[in-house]
Amino acid sequence: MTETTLNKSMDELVALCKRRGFIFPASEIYGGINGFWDYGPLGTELKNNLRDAWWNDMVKSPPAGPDGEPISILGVDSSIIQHPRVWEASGHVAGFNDPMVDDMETKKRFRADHLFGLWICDTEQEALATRKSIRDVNFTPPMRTAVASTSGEAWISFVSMKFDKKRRQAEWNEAKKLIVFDRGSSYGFVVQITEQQLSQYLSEIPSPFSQEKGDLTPPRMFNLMFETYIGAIRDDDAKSYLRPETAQGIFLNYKNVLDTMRVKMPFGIAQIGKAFRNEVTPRNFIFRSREFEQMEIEWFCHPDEAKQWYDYWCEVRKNWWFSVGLTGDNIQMREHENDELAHYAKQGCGCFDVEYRFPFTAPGYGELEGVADRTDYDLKQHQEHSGAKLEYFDQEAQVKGKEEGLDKDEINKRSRYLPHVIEPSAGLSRGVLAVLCEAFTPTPERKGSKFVMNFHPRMAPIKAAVFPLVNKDGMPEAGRKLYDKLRTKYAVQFDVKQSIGKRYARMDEAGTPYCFTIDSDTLSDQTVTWRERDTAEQGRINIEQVGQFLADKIGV
RNA sequence: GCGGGUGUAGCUCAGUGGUAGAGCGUCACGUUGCCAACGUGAAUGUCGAGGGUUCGAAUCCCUUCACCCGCUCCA
Repeated sequence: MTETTLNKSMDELVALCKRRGFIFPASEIYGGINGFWDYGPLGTELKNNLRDAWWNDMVKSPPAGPDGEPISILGVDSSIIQHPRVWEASGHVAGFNDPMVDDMETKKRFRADHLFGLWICDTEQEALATRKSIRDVNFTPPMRTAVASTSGEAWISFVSMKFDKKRRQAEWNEAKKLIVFDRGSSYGFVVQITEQQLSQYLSEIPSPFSQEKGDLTPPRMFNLMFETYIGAIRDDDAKSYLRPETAQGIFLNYKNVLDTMRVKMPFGIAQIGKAFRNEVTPRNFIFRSREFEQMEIEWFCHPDEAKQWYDYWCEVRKNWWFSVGLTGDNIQMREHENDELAHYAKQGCGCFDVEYRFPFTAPGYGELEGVADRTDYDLKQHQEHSGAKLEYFDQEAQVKGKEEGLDKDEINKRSRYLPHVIEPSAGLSRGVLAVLCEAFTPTPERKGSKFVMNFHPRMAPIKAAVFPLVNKDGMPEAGRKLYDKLRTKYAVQFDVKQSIGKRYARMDEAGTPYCFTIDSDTLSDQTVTWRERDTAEQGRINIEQVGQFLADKIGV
């Protein structure tokens, strides 16, 4: 498919979502608000279906563990606003505060810490000596010396962008070659330009893009966390944040759950809820919005078992997405390379993305879920920042160790530890989008509907519709009876108005898997027509069997 | 945050300075005999918003907001 047709189908999907009440722009009557979306009646049902499927399959009835034994996952629902120090401990206050620099001439933007420069010295000896005292590129040199020691050629700057790993590595390798270079009468080496230096020597530093001095803006903060103030007085002491992820709410309650729920390692804590990120550029419908919903499990286990559980969760989570209707080629698993790992995952066994081929990413893929090994990073951080003891004590392991005659250190190592955490973190909002994209099927061959939403029956917002063929001769009454019966168990619609074709077409766009039509035969022989959404096929069954028919077909 | 595009009825769009339009959809009534049927009628417009030019602005100018595309960003 060409790019234009893909974009077009995305536009058509967005239009259908609005037309059929799945998703609306937030605050639409005020002109909309960038990065926020509202779910309409069908969208809410769809999202709830996906959410409930996850909760059921992960918390109420999770799959067996790798050894075939049942596993234990408990749910929590934590507060959106937590103590501000939580986000210092988690690394979000630092990590979500990236100073950015713009080239005013070429309009390029890059992270301030990706700017490198050359440190100039008068003699080779001085260059070598200074370099020796610098342990890494993050060293902050005394700038006055550097500028004073040059003859008008203070900086040559270039950037290396994080998004292009290969290019960054290549540039850095190139930079290393220059580590001590001879430039006529001066010598120098490569150094990372710090934010302070950049601010201080802004007019001296040429832009890596325009190559001209004075084109760079001062570094500016782009804080991705939404700030708010607790209480009526808006000063720094009252500042807090809307959570940028639900995970921390789980770590904060890890000890409470452990102390109250009689669980043993390994076990999981799950949470579904909203998170907020002040994205620079919200884009692609609900794919990147500023308010979104996550479904997260933090799986706590002994450090030695982390790899085994990591593999387990990668497998379980991949399969789960298939079970809600996403199919083969559209799902892709991708292991992160080392230098794109998040700060908490560096020491662990990695991070694995479940990705979906959205129309706007095709032929590439976009992230649906990440399974990450967070090691003991979070618990350690909270232990340090809060002073609370978060170690786990395993009495069984202690007893067993004594029986086996192990030495004290070994027993301690096995029975007293800070657990490692495997985190399957899924986007509910992105899941909804993937389910919508997957279901969206243009049907030019059909006489009726232009589009069919062929949702997995488990996801369908409306499970069935009951239609009297015409609005007379006792058909509405018979239909009404069937409708009243079905609606006690399923989300069902009843419609008597307009032509039967139009009603079928509407249900196709809403993604309703089955319609049941009452006709004149119903009144004499008690049978109704069933009509299947994906094939438009029809058949007849006894009206008494409709409930069972539905149960069999949609598997609920 | 930058550049390009778009914004008129629920949807798709026409309308280049002079009465606000069409198709589809929606609703009502009639009709109906299985795939957006037909007839009659109706409702629905801050022309994205604000300001300016003009006797007069959907139309020209400025500002702004939202959406789409490309950059950029997304620990």
